[in-house]
Amino acid sequence: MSVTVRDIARSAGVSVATVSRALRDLPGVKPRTRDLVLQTADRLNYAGTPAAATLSTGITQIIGIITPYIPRWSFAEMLAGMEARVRLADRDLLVRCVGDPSEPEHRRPHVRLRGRVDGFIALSLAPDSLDLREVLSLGMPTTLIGAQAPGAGCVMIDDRGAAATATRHLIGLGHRAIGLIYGRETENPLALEHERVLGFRDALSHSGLESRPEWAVPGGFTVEGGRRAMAQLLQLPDPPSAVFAFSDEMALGALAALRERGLTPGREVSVVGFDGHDLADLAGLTTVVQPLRRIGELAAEITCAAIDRRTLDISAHVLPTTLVARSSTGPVSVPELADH
Amino acid sequence: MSVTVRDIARSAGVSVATVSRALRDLPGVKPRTRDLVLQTADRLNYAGTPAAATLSTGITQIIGIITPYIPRWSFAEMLAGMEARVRLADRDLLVRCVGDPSEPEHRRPHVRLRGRVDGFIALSLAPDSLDLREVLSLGMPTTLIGAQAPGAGCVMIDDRGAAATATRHLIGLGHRAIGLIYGRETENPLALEHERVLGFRDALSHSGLESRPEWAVPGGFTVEGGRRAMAQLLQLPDPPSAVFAFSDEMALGALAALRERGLTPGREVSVVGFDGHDLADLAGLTTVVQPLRRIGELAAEITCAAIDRRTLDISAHVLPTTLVARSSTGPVSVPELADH
DNA sequence: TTGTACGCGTTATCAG
DNA sequence: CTGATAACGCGTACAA
Repeated sequence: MSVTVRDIARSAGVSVATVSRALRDLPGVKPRTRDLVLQTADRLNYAGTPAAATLSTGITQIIGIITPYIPRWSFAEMLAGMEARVRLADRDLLVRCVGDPSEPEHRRPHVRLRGRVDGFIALSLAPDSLDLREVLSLGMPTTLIGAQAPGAGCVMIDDRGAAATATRHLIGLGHRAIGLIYGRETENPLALEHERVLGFRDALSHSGLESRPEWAVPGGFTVEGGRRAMAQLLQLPDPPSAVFAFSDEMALGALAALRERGLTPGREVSVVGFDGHDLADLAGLTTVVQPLRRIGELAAEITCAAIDRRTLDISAHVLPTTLVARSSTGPVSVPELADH
Repeated sequence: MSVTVRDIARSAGVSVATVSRALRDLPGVKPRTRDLVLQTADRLNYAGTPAAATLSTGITQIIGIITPYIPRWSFAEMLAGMEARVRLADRDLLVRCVGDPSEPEHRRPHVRLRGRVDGFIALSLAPDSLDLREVLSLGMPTTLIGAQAPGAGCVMIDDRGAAATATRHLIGLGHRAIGLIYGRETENPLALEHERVLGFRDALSHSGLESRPEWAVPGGFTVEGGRRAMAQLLQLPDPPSAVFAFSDEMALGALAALRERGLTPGREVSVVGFDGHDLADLAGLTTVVQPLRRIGELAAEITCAAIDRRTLDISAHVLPTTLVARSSTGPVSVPELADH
């Protein structure tokens, strides 16, 4: 079997309490004794049993990530930021996907996760979603990315403002018919993305423009979804001359749809995306850049701080975004689309 | 405090042993008793304490993912596959990044992870790397993706063959000067990617072509790294007319570098990538498509099976790849590059 | 500064 | 089919 604190205690001629204290660098241990213990532990190849410590203290040293979207570029970026940050605190990351529409039975992650983690980071969960409510109901330190809830830490961008900026950019180029490619069609449509929709409408109504319902289509946050969404928009009798997509992946898919029809992005139809994808530059995609790594790091930091009871003075952080204009957006050229 | 099996036992008028058996669907419990226990547990809102079960059984229901590259498209795809698969087995995923060059001190993940997980999936670790050796030294069920080791499960593609196919594609188009953009420069260069390098050389030597050392540059598996790598190649006195990149992200970066110099991919310089990125189509990138989701699922499945002692008959799976030719590769046009 | 002894919640063994 | 009880390995009051 594996070597325990008792083995170390016996071998070093001290008590298990002293071993425990020495191992965890607690005060009140004579340096000489500490060294002896550490050396003995090392000699015996002591590994420790996290489950025992957890059972005794209730601390797991694990932070749970809850998200509906794993294979998204923005998620990978944030995950990288989180991982780097929690590693500094000697913690680990547990990744759990929720809200998969293909999963018939709702497994209630909170039941399984309680006792497995010390806290949560929840991404892209709608503020009023069942998943989020269940996570929050656990009463554990939780940080939300892109949403707010009482008692939870929060890392956000100014979604409404950023969306308005993106839309104004299009309006400034002369576009008056502006479409929208949002994310998922859910029982509560646009819930999470509501702020962006508001910003979009802000900009439109400020310029006296209308937002037609048929100009807003879902893209599921995937490239293929964005492609289909754009195709759908182009089939309309009066398609928009510009489109704002809620993720760069969808925007890039939209560009593909344009090219397939021989249309040039930024000429016949302008497209602006959201995220700051590292391929946006290559594709000439105008986009709203958000600091994703930093968002992940910050969320991890806030969560760690909350777990350590060191509540940060600012629990709601709003990080800046930047609109980067590229060739996918340009002045409106012809009043109506080329063919048909 | 939280409700325990003892509470249920007391409330239901049975013993904790019976409660434990009923809760875990073990045989040897009268249906009536089982129902009583389950109802009572439900009524008391019993949650359970994973740490206690782990301490008692040694089972965590967690699988650890070890990788040096989190923010890579291929990793996200595989992770999605793994997550979906382990969820079916009611397990969770612990993600841990290793080999971060920016981290001075090697934290020895095996020390921290033992006792936290029931098994491992290791991605993109060089066969002879310290990280992999340490993971394997734990003697836990482990599945390797893209590498082989005695005693470990294995999911691979035919890297050598796929690389040869990609290279032959270029040769077939008339290219005789073919460059290589590989991943990371490490103490053991090309270790993980060795098979691909071999396939590359196979194809070259089969056609009597040479592989010049200065035509092979690292791109770090990032878009920006690929861009720089291509820029470096273009600065050579005699740059290659075609380039094979070990990831689509690097290949897409390479395309960007070409465009920046007014060169057209597939005309002056051909580029072929690796992965089957969902943006490859948009960019017209010729690439070797590998079934990443499936690789992730399979790795998770093998690991779960190994943990359950149900060793699968085939522990080493080789999945097929497909070369998809697009516009980024074309016949060699001019003997030397346009300008300079 | 160090040691003793108990508790953490569950599972497994063995007797009934 | 069910019940009592001993592990599991560590943390921590409390005592010394």
